[in-house]
Amino acid sequence: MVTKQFTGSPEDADLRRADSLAREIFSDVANKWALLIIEALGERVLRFSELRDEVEGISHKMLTQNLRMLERNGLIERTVYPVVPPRVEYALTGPGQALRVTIDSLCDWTHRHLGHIEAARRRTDTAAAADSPDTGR
Amino acid sequence: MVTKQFTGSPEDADLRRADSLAREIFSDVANKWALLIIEALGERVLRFSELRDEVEGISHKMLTQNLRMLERNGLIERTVYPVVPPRVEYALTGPGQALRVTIDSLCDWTHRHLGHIEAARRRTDTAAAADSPDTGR
DNA sequence: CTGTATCCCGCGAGATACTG
DNA sequence: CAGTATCTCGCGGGATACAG
Repeated sequence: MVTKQFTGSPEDADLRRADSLAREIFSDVANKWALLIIEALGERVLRFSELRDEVEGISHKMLTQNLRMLERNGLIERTVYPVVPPRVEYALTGPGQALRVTIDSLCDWTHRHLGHIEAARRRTDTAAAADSPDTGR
Repeated sequence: MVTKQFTGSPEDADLRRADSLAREIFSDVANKWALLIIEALGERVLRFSELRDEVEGISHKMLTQNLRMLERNGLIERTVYPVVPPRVEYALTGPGQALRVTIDSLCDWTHRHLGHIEAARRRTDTAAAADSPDTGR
């Protein structure tokens, strides 16, 4: 992730700050739930409850938590319609759309390499099984 | 992430299996440490200790744990040189290299949007500060 | 140097209950 | 429906010690 050598010169302060910010953002974004939420919103604008259904296995808490985080970082936009019952919609912002593109490529990668990975797993798993003393009856 | 409608027909069993495998892989790969390790190995082949230095802030335990996981999934290759003291090198495999490309684009995205994100944060952070009763003095 | 095994604490995260 | 607030528990993950 573009590691730099800091020499101690004055303008390095800015670089160091940007670098730590970048790491922070990376930590925020590089997590399963955040990525899956962005991916889901890529299809279309979604309401809270739709997101909960769309993002398989996410809990109420993790969903709100990640939505707040993504909003804070300006990746999604939250729109509240003053009706009853409340209606809240989440949409990707520009940067959010851009991020979505790279997530798409990550998904592509996953599907393209399913076979290779499954094979690799079988290999190492059976090798490991061979090591440990036979537990089969 | 390419969600499908399952109808219950026989060949759906395979699709469902592939889908759950894809989610599993996604969960493995979409985590901070795994991504940072892959990214580090993109530059060049690295030894264990080099990786520990390269991947800022990772603990001994998390490093080995993720290395095992990545090896099991066939994304990295582990080479042991029978010398003393031991020398072990980790390298990206083909799929690992491919993954690295998409991670690069994620890093690019991060750096391209640093400004936007920082601004968004300032906005929501100051807004939040305005809400809570003034704690100053 | 590389790697496994323990111990143990803190926090991630689910479940639940309650407001608007 | 959307969201916040608690409580609680399990386990993620750091520190440490030890082995090859």
